[in-house]
Parts: sequence; C-alpha cells; structure tokens
Amino acid sequence: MSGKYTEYQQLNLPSISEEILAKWKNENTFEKSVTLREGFPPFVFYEGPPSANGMPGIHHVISRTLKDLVCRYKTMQGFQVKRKGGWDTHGLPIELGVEKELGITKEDIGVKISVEDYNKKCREVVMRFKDKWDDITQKMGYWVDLNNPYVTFENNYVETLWWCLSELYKKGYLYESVSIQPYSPAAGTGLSSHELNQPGTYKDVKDTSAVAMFRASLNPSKGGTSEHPTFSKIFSAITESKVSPKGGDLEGAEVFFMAWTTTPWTLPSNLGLTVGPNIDYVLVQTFNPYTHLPINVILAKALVSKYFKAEGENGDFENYAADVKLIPWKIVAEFKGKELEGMGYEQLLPSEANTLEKIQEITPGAQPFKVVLGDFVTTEDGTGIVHTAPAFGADDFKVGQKNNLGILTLVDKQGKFTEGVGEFSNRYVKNYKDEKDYVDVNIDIAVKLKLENRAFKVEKYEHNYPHCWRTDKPIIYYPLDAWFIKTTAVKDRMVELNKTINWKPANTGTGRFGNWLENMVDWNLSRSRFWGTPLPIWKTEDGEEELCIGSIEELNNEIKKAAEVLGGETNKHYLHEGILDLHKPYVDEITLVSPSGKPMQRVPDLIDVWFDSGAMPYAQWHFPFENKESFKESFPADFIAEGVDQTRGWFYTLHALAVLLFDSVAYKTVVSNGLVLDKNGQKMSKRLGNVVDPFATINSFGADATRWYLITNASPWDSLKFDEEGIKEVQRRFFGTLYNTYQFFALYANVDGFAFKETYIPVKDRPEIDQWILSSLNTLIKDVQDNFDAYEPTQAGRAIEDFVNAHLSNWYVRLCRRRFWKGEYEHDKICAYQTLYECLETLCKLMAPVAPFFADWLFSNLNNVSGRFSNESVHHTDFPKANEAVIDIDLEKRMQLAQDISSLILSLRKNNKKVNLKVRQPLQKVFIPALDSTMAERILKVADIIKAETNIKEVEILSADNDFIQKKQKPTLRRWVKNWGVK
RNA sequence: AGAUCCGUAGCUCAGCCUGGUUAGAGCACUACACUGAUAAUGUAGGGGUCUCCGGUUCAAAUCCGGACGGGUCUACCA
Repeated sequence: MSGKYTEYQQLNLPSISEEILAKWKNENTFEKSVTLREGFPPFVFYEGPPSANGMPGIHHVISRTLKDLVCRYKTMQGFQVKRKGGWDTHGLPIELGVEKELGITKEDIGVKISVEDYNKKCREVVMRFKDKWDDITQKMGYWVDLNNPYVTFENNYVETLWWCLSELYKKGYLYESVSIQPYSPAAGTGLSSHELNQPGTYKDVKDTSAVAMFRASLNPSKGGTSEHPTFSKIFSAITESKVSPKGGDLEGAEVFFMAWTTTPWTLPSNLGLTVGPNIDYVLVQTFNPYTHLPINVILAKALVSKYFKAEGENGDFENYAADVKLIPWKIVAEFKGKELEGMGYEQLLPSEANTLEKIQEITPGAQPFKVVLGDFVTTEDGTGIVHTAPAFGADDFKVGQKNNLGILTLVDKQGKFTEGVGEFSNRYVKNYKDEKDYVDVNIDIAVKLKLENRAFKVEKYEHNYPHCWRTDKPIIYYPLDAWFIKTTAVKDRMVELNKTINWKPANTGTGRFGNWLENMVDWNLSRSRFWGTPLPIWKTEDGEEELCIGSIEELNNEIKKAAEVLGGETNKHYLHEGILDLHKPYVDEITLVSPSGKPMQRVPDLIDVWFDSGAMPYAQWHFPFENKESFKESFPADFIAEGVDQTRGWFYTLHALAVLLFDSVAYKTVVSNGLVLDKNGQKMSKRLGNVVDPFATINSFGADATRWYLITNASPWDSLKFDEEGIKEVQRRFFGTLYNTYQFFALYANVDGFAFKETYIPVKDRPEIDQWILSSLNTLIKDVQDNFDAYEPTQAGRAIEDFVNAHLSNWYVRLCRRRFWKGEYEHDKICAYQTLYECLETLCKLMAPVAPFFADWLFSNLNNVSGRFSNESVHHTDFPKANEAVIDIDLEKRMQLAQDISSLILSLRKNNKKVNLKVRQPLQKVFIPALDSTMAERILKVADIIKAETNIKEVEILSADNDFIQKKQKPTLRRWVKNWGVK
C-alpha cells in the first residue's frame, strides 16, 4: 500500500494494457481467478476451436471478446469458469494449404509423396500460426487455458471420436449408401450439407445455358418406343395445320421436346426427360432460329411467351427466310404432361460411352430415352421439360430409379469427361485447374447442338450456384458411396430440445436454426481425403461383414486376433507395440478378421472435420476412457458463443451429437455474433483489401477501447460496421472522461491525504448530491447486472458510458469541484471523497468484464492506497450488488429536473431576443412554472443547484394557475388536431 | 425465387414491443463560457418529409398492408 494515488501525464491505453498484462503474467491472475473459485458452482463454457492454420482476424476478436466478458462476469458473480482452449487441426483447409505449398494435387498423394510424409507435413503445418494466435489471445485479454488445450489430431481425441462413432453404429445411426451428393472436383471430395451451407458458397455466376431439342422418335433401335397415342395426335395436328411454309409443308417435319439446362456438360449423360403430370404443354410449329429449318417443338404452355414473340403468332410462314427477324409460330396442339409419359426420343449426343448396350451393361434392363413424370417440375424456368441425367442431380436420380432409366456417369472424379464421349473426352467440365487457356466445353457442346439443329436457344444465364467452401470452385452433384449419420431419425427430438436452448438473438434459434432442423437431411460423414479422422470401420471384400472399432484397446485385440487367425505377415508391424497413430496410412495397413474368418480392410473414408469439433464436449476430456467426472461436470455447456456462420456448422454438430449420443442439449445458451463489415458496410475480404488487422488495431488503441467499441457500438448479433474513428471516439469520450475523473480525484485526494481510512459515512448523512450520485450508481449496478444476465452486453456497456459521462463527470464532479479544493478536511469533504471513490471503485468492477485492463489498472490505483480489498485484481473481486436502500427514485427524478431546468434557463439567457444575458452576469430571479405541487416540491429541493448552475439569486415557483404568465394559445389547426383531435 | 432482419441528423446509434409534449444522444460542424480536471471541461446553436405509398385511429417514427433499397440466410431452379 503506497500513500499516494498515482498521477499520470496523459491517458495511454496501450501502455496500460502492457503494464497489466505483465502483472497478470507475474501473478498468474487468470489461473487464480479460476482456482480462487474452487468449490463454487461451475459455469460451463466451451471454446470453439479455431484452426491455427490461418491468421486471426478482427472478427475473431469480437466473438472472443463476447466469450471473455461472459466468463469474467460469471467468475465475478461467484462461479468457477474453467476455459479449456482447443485447436481444430484436421480437414480440407490444411490439406489444400499443404498441396499448394508442395505444388502437388490430390492425385499426387500416394504417388509423388507417400501418405505418411504428406500427413507428417499436415501435422507440421497445422500449428503454423499458433504464435500469432497466442499473441492476439494475450493482447486482446482473452482468458483461456492454452496450457492444456485439446488438439483434435491427438490419439486421445481421435479415440473418443471413434467411441462416438461406434456408439452411433451400435444404435444403427451409421450407415452406408449411394446417393447424389454435392461433390467438389477441385477438392476431390464430397461435401456435407452444412459445408454447402457455409456463407458465400452460393455465388452468382454466368453459365452457358442451352435449350436443347430432343427429337421425338418412333425408332425403338434408337431408344424410342414405337407406339404411343400422343404421336398420332401430334401427326394429325401437323397434317391439319394450314400453315404451309416455303419449300413444302411441315408434315413429316421433325418434332422436338425442348429442355433447358444450365449445365450442358450433363447432356451426354442424359437418360430421360421429365414433365409435370398436370402441366399443360403445347406443340408449336416454327423455325429454328439458328438453322432456320422448319420444326415442331413441345414445351409448357405457360412458357411459350418466353421463347416466341407475340407478334409472330400465326405469322408469315411462307416468306420466312434466314434474314427475317420475326420468326412465325403457331400452336397446333395441346396436351397434359401425363399424355406425354412414355414417349421416346432420339439420343441428343450419342457416343461410344452412352450406347444403349453400355447403359444396360451398367444397369441391366434399363429403359432410357423416354419421357417420365415428376412432381418437382415447374414452369418458372426453362421449358417445363427437364433434361434428366440421373447421375448429376438428386431429383434426376430419384426419378431415374423409379422409371428404370439407368445411370450414366460420363464425368470422372476430377471433373472431366471420361473416355468415349467423342470430341469432349478428357476435357474438364469447368475450369477446375485454373488453366489459362481453358476453353469452356459447355460452349463447344452448345455450338455442336446449334450446328446439328439440336439447339433452340443458347445464352449466358446468370444464376446462383453452389461452390466449394475451400476451393471456391463450382461443385457438381455426383453419385458417391458414402457413410451417413441418420440425423433424421432424431429430428423431432432435436427440434424439441432446441426449443429449450436460450438463443441470442432468439430468432436465430427459432428461425435460422429451427428451419434448418425442420429441413434436415442425413449427415454425410465421408471425406475422400488423407489428413483427418479415419472412419473406424473394417469390411470384408464382399461387403458382407463389417466391424466398427470403438477404442484403441479393441483395435489392438482385433489386430492380434487377426494375426493369429490369418497368420503369415498379417499386421506384423503392429503386433508388439500395438497401434501408435490412428491416422492414415497406418490404420489402412491393418487387416482384421471377420467372425467367419475372412480378412477385413478399413473402408478408405475419413470423416467430416465438423464431427471433430461437434464431439468436443466428450473428446476434450478423452471421455469415456478418462476424466469421467470432469465430463459429467461440464456437460452440457451453460454458454457458448461463435459467429453466426457457425449456426449450421459447430452449433449444429454439437447439437446433433449431443442428441444422438446423450439425448441432451450440448449448450443451454448460445450467442451468435454477426459479421464484421468495413466502415462502408462492405464485407471484409482480402481481395478488396479492406481487412482490418487486429494486431495493428490493438497496438494503436489498446485492447480495452477496441473491445469496448466492438461491444457497445452494436448488439453483437447485428453486423458491425468497423470504423477506427469509432474506437477513437470511445477512447476519448469514455476512457478519457473516466481517466480525467480519476486524475481529478487523485490530484486532490493526494493533497488531502484521503485514503478511505475514515469510517464510512452513512449515505443519508451526506449532502443531497452525494445521495443522488450514489442512488444513480446503485441503479446502474442493477441495470448492468440485468443486462449481463440477459447476455445483452451492449446495453450494459452503454449504461456504464451514460453514467460516466452524463452523471458522474458532467454533473457530479463539475458541481462538486469546489468541495474538493475548498475548506478543511472534514465532514463535507470526506463525504465528497468517499462518494467519488465509491463511484470509481464500483465502475472498475462493472466495466471489468468488457475492459479488463483499464478496470484492473484503475482498481489497483485506487486499492493500492485505500487497501479496501485484499484481492490482487479486480477480476478476483465479487461483482457489486445494488443496495436498494440507497436508491431514491424521486431524488434521481429531481436531479433530472434540475439538469433540464438549468439547461432551459441557459438557453433563455442566450436566446433572449433583446440582449444576450451571459452566465457571468448574475440575475436576480427566475420564475419557474410547475405543473403540480409534486413538481414544485421537487424544484424547490434542487433550487440551490439551479441557482448555482445558472448564476441566479432567487427561484420562484409559479403554480399552474398563476396569472404571471399569460398563456395565449393560438394553435394552428394542424397542431390542434394533432394534440386534441377532432370531435 | 422464398425466408428473415434492417432503413430515424453528414456519420454511429437510441426511441417502436405498450400510438399521445416541440423525435433524442454522441461524433463532426458553428458560436460562446471557464482558466484550480487545462494537450482538459462545460454551454448553446444549426442540422430530420423518421425510405416511399396506402390503411387503421381523434392521433402513426411507433400498429397493419404494399413498394423500393440494403444485409443475411435458404433452395433438388433443371
């Protein structure tokens, strides 16, 4: 305890941060804040693991500020808040980084570099920016235990993941199936629905779209059916048509189904055309705009106007020529979609690879190239006839199976055409490799169709198309074998339990998350990559028998068993020491034995990294192999917080696994914070160069001002327009004012030797203004506590700001200055010191969760002299509790009245029409009209303050019925109506 | 295309749920005061068609409907 309060030259927030940071380090302030609460009720917080593979950004600072302030607040409220940090270490981002660095592609792995070396490299790279993360964590004042973090690639962690998977397997929730899935040729892996739902995956792109013409056919050898009632209807319609175009009649002219596609590369794999059963279709006679040949086309009636100009209807067929702009057309027949069912058509782009024989080789008995019915067809886009390639669309696949169309996959997993697709073979369907001279194969397909009289319209079409969240390349839908978790089995329970979760803001839970749950599909776990958690399932070659491993012990037993049963070289490297690393390639070298004695190999898949983080409540404790107690105490979490982009990421996987495994929520409260935009409301992106560097920001403004700004400027869930000017304002307006208030206090307290050694003077014995500020202070405590409890830190922060500026500095200190410098060191002066001291001391605690450095600094400055607390840090103290006895609402109202009246008088002095009565000029008397006696009383009680503030000698109250003021009411009609209405 | 949030002063935001003084605050701007918080502090002023159009009501920034603009999200759009 020193005798004097430290006085400073000027406020320097960054240096305060440094000073306090050093103190925390020396005194283990964080660790103590946890251990000091040993035996207190726990408040459970889960840290969402960041990936140290990328640099931290300002958006990390906001979500971590949010997490930190809640944890600090709860600690001060008497909870023990353990915060185990963690690192997300698996997954695509890391693999892609390594590929880029090594200059290889996915195909090279296992060829140019062994899987072993590749994974070794991944393991190295994973913690690349750990230093930067540790640095920002410290500098921003984020308290989290990074000494014992969970790391998702460690064996213990993976073992728990295996345990989770085997539990799911036992419950029948883990299954394998072929389905059409989003697939990223660029990344070489399928994607789960929540990966596809990452922000920014859907982008507006311009693609070559084509309306292709499929020629209706009677020739069964080309795939058509020979008999169909609608054919005769069509032909008689054509015959009856009176139209007789140049060069002969249209009878015998070709009849086409028009179908639109934005992905021409799927056309060679076409196996059907789907129409809506109840949609009206028409047969139109016209000319092909490219070849100018007479044609008959079928399309949905509702979409005719999209392709034909109204003026051309029943136009001049006889004089049509290539140079005639207006193409004549005529509707000659009409039918329902179901009448078209079963009609055959000629293949659009025949090649070696898609002959009927080839198709039936793949799917025996398949009957492709016919019109089928589907409910999903609409007439909003296209032609009302949907080109159907079962391999490349979920609906297509379904409708293909139902109608036995077969399945053709003429594109390989790298995204290029397979052999046998004529001139298109081996060409990439999209520019996945960033080839400089890439020629869009879709355009070539469209050109070919044009030349062959098989295209009606080719144009660039802008639409929203999903892209891979890591490579930014367009995905395709592709048939894949994959393992799924049957989340749909517990959908209702997930919906039900979600209703018990406290979502901030609420509508994210009911709306965004709730809707997502309602439309849930099974979780696609499979990833065909190398660096990740292997799926612990071994299968016999015939696929008849399989085994799901749930622990290292079980695996080691199976390894030995297989060696005994199968003999020879089986598992010879794994017999002595057992398994040491649960990653590829080691797990793949292990052969297990089935109950019937057949060898089993591991299925090659890895699992979705989101499973890693979703299983974090269990895996961080290596449950159930260790720490059963720790797990029990820390599940479910009381609180988690991340960016709103995690709604379908971490928030979802946590919830899904908790419900699947434990029929429980994983978290009771979740706060999702919004995006951080630049000051113009633009999304931050490296490309635009508007990314804010959190290091630079914190270095120049200090962590406290940055945190305060992030929290008070907008509610966490609103998107924040980040502007440095805002931080400067916080620095000046709030921290500057509070600092000055302290400086003022220190200056005089040092002179008078005030160290809070005198007994606490009862508030009721202090002057009214002291009672007032203390009443306001206690009201503030209530307000702040309520807001923190409701996870509304923005409101809490603004309330503190308001108190400091409007009440403490601008009114209390200003009005009381004389009390500090005049007179003897006795009752009134001590009252003033005690009051101001209490305000400052309480403010330290109230603001400590948000501005931890400044709060601790101010607390130390005060407490080092007074020694009122034995705590080393403000973060070890208890949060203030409001003293209701001190709160006097009437007094607060009175003072508000005094402020308002003073302001009004000052305004009158200045705006007097005749003369500007400066404050310096004393005035004799002011008349203040009061509405009622209560108001009059209140005014009288604060009359002294008003007199002093306005430099007036007397205050006289005028009652409502006085005749001093002559009220001349000449209301305008509008005002009258507005205020009193019309009878 | 749908869902959802948002639109108030030059800027950042309150107010709206629960309709009723002259629609508020801070920053910025202008003028002034203080000179014992002074590289501080205070006071006053200018500045608003509360996005627009309808409706309900005696009365609408506030409630209802629609349009426009912006953000976010969803989607098997072929």
